[in-house]
Amino acid sequence: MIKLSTPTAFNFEEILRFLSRNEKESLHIIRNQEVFKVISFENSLILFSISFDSCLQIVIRSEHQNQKIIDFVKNYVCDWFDLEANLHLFYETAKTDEVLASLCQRFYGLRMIGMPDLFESLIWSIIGQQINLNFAYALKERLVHNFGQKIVYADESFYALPTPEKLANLNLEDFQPLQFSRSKAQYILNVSREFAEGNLSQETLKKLPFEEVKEKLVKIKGIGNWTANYSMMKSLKNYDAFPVEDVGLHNAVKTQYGLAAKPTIQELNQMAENWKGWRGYATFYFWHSLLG
DNA sequence: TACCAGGATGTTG
DNA sequence: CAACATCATGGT
Repeated sequence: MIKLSTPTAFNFEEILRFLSRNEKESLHIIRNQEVFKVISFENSLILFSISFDSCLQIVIRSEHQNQKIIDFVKNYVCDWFDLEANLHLFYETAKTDEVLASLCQRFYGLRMIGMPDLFESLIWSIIGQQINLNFAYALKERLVHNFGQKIVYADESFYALPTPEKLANLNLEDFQPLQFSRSKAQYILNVSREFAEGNLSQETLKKLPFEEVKEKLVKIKGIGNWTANYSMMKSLKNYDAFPVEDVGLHNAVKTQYGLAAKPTIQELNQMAENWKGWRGYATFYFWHSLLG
C-alpha cells in the first residue's frame, strides 16, 4: 500500500460526496468509501484504489507494478485531489464575501477535484456544453464504453478514457448512434486530432502564461471561453480561471445570495471581483453547493 | 407545450 | 456588433 499524507485542511467526506454526484459516472467507481480509477501510462492501463484512514491509502490493483508506476499514481492523486494548494489563502480571500465565506465553512477542507489529464477535461467540457448534466454523463458513458479500454477486476469492469489517437480516427458518423450532435462530435474530433498530431500538449501549455494558454485553446473550433476556463481550472491549476458563462454557477449564485433572478454575466463578473485570485476555486465551491 | 440544460458557432438584421 | 437559429435529448 502507498501512503500519501494530507494537508491539515482536507475533507475526504466532501470529496467522496463530490465524486459520487452522478450514478452514470464512468471514469471512476466508488465502493465502500473507496475510489477506483483506471489511467493509462506508457501504453498500459493502471487500476488503483484510494481510501482514507488518517492519510490517503493507495493500492495498485493491476498486475504490473514498479517504482515508476507508483510515482506516477502518487502524482496523479496529488493532482486529482489538489493536495498542494494552500486552502487557507483561499479562505482568507473568501472573508470579503459573506456568502462565499459561509460555503467555505460548510465545506471546510474540500479541495478542487481536478482532472489531471487535460484531454479528459476538454472532452468532458465539450460533452457538457449546453445540455443538462444527466444527459452529459450518459453521453460520456457511451463514449467511454464504446471506445475506451477496459480492465476487469473482482468481476467488475473499469474503463479508461479513450485516447486522443482512438478518437481522432473516428468519423462523424461514429458518434451518431451515441446521440452526439454533429457539432459536438466535430468539436471532439478537432480536439482529439490536435492532441494526436502533437499540436497541443499539456506539458507545453503548462509552461505558458494564462492568456496565451487561453488563446491557444480558444483557437480550436468548439472551445469557447467557458470550456477553456473550465479546463484551465480543472487540469492546469489556474485557480483564478473563471467560467463565468456557467449555468450551474448562475443557479448556485442565485440560490446562495437569495437573488430574485439569475445574475447576468456582467453582474457575476462584478461579484467575482471579491474572489480575485481564486475565482475558479470559488466556482467549484458554488457548484458543490448545488449538491444540497 | 414550451423552455431550459455545466455553450459555441454561423447567419442575419 | 447584437440578436437569433441550430444542435439532440431529457426533464419539468
